[in-house]
Amino acid sequence: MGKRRVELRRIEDNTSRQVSFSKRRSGILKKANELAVLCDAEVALIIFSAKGKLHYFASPYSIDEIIAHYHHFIDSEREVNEHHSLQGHLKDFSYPRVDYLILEIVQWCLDEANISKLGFDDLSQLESILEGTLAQTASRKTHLMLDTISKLHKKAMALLKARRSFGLGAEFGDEQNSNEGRLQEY
Amino acid sequence: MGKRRVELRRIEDNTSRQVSFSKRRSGILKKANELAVLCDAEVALIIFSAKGKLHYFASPYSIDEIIAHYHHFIDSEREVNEHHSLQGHLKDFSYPRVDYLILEIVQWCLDEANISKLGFDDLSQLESILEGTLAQTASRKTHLMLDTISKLHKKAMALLKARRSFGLGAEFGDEQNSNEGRLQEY
DNA sequence: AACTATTTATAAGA
DNA sequence: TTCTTATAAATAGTT
Repeated sequence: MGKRRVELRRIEDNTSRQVSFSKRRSGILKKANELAVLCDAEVALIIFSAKGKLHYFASPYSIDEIIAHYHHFIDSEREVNEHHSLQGHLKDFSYPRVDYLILEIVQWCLDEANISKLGFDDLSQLESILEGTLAQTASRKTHLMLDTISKLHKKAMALLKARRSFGLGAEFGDEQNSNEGRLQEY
Repeated sequence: MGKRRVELRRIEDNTSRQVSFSKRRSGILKKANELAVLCDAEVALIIFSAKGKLHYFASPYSIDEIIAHYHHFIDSEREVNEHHSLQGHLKDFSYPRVDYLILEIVQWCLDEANISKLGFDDLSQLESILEGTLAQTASRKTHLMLDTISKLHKKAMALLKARRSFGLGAEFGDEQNSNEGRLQEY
């Protein structure tokens, strides 16, 4: 609704984009209010400008109340819910081989450049996440080792039993050792 | 924008109200998308009709992510306004708009379900990444604190100088001590 | 921040 | 509902 028709894509000129944002922001906030009042609807609108400034509107309840209503509603009919969360997207996108990407993604996220953007509280939160994970990795490694040892033991026992029944107990050491070598690479 | 000018109040006729709701709903959803795309903004819009049916829009992130951003923003704004503790001062040095997605992504990556998919070597590599990051976060936190303390010190010095030049040196101890007391909480 | 020329949205009617 | 149409509103480009 201006002098020219405008294509639906990011306005490249920085100034125009900001001016448009300002005009359209007040436009849509007005629309949101009209919708709520005229049509007796419950409306919450949250806008962050490209620079990260927050603008919002809510009626006839507070944003938090409407968010709560939203969550309640979603929860009670959640089936496809996952598709709208980050978790959902990441899973959809990388389910078949997430494992190979995890390390890369984590490494990227934990890059110094990213860390230096975090404030005190975020750093604290991050620390607690990392500490929790370290505990997990330690326990997981232990688990893997115990698992390996137990499998080896079973294998050894089976082998021993088999060889005994063939009367070949003397050659026992071989296969066990080669397996141990591989397993430890795990 | 219809054949008649419309007053900003609930439309009494039931049918008109529903028809209006339907038209205005699609209108505002379109506007929300235009705002997000044209102006590179982050937009979340939640609408419940009078009958309780949910409609929503979000771009370029999911509703939940934008709500998280909103909460994060609101929280840090609130805390920034509390200039009564060192923590309050530290907020000054935190970026007001943290990359709120980083923490979410890391958290997801480091989820137990993902960790349990990793093998021994990957776990070891992950551990070393995490340990490295923990060292970074610690150093970054120290940096933020030292920075704050140095700023407070300058403030105190300036205050001291100002008071002395007014011949009010006797009252000085007050503010300096109270600041130091708070600093030691950390 | 104002001013238009236009496009867009939409209230009413079919 | 959906379409049509008359008109109000929003807004892109300009000053």
